[in-house]
Amino acid sequence: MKVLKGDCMNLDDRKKKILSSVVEDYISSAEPVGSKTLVDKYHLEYSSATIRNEMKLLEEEGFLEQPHISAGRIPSTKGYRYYVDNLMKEQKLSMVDISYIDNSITGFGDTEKLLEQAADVISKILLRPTVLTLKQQDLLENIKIVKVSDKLLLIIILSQNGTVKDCFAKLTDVVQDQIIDELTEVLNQSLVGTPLENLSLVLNNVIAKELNNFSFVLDKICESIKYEMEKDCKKLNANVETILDLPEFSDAEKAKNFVNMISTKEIIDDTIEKAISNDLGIIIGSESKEVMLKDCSIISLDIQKNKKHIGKISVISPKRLDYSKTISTLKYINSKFKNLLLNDKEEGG
Amino acid sequence: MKVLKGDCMNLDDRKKKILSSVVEDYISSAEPVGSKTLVDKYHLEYSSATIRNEMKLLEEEGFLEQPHISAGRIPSTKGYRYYVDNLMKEQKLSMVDISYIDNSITGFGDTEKLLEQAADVISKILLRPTVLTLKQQDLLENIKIVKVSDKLLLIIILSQNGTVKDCFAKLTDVVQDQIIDELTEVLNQSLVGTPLENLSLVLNNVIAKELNNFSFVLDKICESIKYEMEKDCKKLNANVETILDLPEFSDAEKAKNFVNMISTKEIIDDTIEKAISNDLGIIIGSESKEVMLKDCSIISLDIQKNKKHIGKISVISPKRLDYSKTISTLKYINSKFKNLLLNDKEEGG
DNA sequence: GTTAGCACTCATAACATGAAAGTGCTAAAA
DNA sequence: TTTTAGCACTTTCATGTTATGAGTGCTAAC
Repeated sequence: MKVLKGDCMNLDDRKKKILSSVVEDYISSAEPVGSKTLVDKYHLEYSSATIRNEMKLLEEEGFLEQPHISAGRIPSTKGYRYYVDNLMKEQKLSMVDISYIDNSITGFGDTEKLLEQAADVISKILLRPTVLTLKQQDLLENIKIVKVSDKLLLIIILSQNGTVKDCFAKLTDVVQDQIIDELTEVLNQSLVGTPLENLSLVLNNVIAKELNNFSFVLDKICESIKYEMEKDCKKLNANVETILDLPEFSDAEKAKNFVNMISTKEIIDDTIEKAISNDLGIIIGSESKEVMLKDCSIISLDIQKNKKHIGKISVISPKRLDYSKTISTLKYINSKFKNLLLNDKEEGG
Repeated sequence: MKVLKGDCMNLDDRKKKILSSVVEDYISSAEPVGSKTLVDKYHLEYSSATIRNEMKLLEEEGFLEQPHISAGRIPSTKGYRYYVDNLMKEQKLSMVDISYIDNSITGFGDTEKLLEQAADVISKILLRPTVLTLKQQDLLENIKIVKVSDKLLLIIILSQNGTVKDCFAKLTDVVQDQIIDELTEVLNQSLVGTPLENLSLVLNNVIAKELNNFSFVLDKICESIKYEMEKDCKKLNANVETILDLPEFSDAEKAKNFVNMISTKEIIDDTIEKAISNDLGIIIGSESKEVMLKDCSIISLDIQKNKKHIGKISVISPKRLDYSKTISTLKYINSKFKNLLLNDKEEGG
């Protein structure tokens, strides 16, 4: 981004009013905004000629762009940024949205389900796809083994972040209840506090060292856990199809490119990683180094539990999006999570 | 569908060859197939004029259609049906596909996860969206309650079909291990064999009748289970975005309509319900009464466990799809499930 | 400093044109 | 009788042309 002469970030009231109107009109209409539109729709008390002059200056200073010489103006990345930082009024969520969120995010599931629900809800309210990035550094809280039938065990892995994973182990021989109880105890003694991604490694050591006599059960359990842990649970795209409603993607080819792009781990992961500052991160267009994102914005919410961050929910959209509503929605979700996740372990420390 | 004169379903060899070539060429090219193309590409030993005559007859008998007078032919619903029933050669899956399936469907998760994996894998191999319909009539196998911390319980609900659901109950007071054990026993005694959808109803009765003294715990558990059971777990669209690659949806508006359509429960549910006969159901275009599906085909696989059917995986596509590969893939998946699901309870009876 | 007025630019839509693809039909060939 | 070569015909698609309209920048007057 180029830095312009010092005064450029200090717009006078009229310029602010015009910039703000252009941004808001373009956000809702997706059409370049002309001087006449501004006078008619936004009742600015200047003539269209004056506004044209001002818009020309705003363009020279980099806040607005013109798709072609005889078109109206659209906000540039810098324009959006100025709007978000200085002009935008925080929006109250409608009762409809609030009640939809409240009814959808209930807190009965585990943390991962909760985050998935939230990603889905956000996507439905904002009509944009969301990406859920789970923090993988999570420690084992507890392992339970449930005997479903003589040869089938259900293994439940509870993490300190509150995620529950379960998988089956199919045995070749019948196993007695007592063995399972013992095994559970030994496993918990050896494994509690282990990072989940090391679980199968440490398990191997445990088997080798002290649990040789249980190996016919343990091998199967180990195999199951290993598989479950290696599964790629880092990302999830919710409601990609929402983009089909946007005029930006009236061409299916563009829609396809967008979908491919947001499915490319590296692009999104890298960008989101850098996005966060103080719960909420906003990256607009070319502020991201990634060229493929130059026309997109990413608004990311960092979700914390016990002061450790456990995941991020990111809204991915063309630059043209309702920043105000997006931010309000994410903030509301965040406040909800603060309540939902805190209560889990008040007593735990 | 109109029924034509008796002999029409008995095509001579040349007509079969031509029909088959038209279908296969159109499936792979998505362009109307002309007589010259057939001669050049498929080395039919007749001149283009002969083939034109035959195609005209095939059209009169309803097997082919012509988008406009100077275009090539495309298969009609009846043409596809004849192809599927009489002409199509069963395709062997490629090693790549087989190994992808084998590596993706492992059997470590519960039945629901397994079905989700399968729906996803099928969608990725066939490049079409899939819909998973879970049979909701499922009986309780077992409930386990795990104490996560003094005031937080994890409830694990195991169904006879092999699905695991878990949810948390947050208590207002500390609860002792012994109470949980007792409670678990009582709950299992009262609830095993209950249809999952009645669970909260029966739970209410249990509370009312005999478990008044546990109510401070049980109320919370009940609330959690109720929520978990009422959640709509009937359907899931995997990889809707795959349709963006199809020329049928080069117009984003059409893509949007398709996505909306397959998100409409009633349309899909009703159609799929009727689709199955003997594991595999194939509904082509206007064979479905639903007008919105007139250009789509649905290939449905019925998945069984212990001779009860537990869910369906359905491929939804424009009529133009590789029926042979689709059917081979679904059959292979089915054979895999036969193994995976049988072993679960060999001993259960 | 503001605004009316006007010439100018460019996108878009409507229409015309020509080439390409593919047909159906006829008459000759097998 | 069946097959095929040849040709007139139809329609789509891409291209080119033109007219319209939205919106601008600039100038001169207020």
